[in-house]
Amino acid sequence: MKPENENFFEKVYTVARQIPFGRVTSYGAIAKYLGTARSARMVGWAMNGAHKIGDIPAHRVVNRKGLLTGKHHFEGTNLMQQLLENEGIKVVDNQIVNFEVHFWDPWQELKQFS
DNA sequence: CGTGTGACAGGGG
DNA sequence: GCCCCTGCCACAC
Repeated sequence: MKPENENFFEKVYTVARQIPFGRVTSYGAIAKYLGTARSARMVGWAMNGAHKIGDIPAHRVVNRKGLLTGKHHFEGTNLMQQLLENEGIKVVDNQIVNFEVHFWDPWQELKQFS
């Protein structure tokens, strides 16, 4: 476990953990923060491993449309939706209501930590 | 080392 | 404003 050995996945996990309660973000936002906005797909792939760690609020990460595309990767059929609703986020038809309102941009929020 | 894949994003019709 | 197709990077086999 070497910090300098932080792979792309580790970075995604780190950012994902920084997502505040009741907030959500998109794969592209995280990817952009990592400097690889075009590899937004990679973020989703990393989340696949994050699910294995269990310490990553992957339910707060959705696609740009605010659609819970990864809910299928959670245990229950609507577990992801339940978790979001538990944080005060309205979810209808697997889609987050007022997505831009709950949207959390790591680039804009974490830049102050730089 | 080449191919396939993936929880996406952006552009065009 | 919605639906479809393409591009992209990184990892697994």
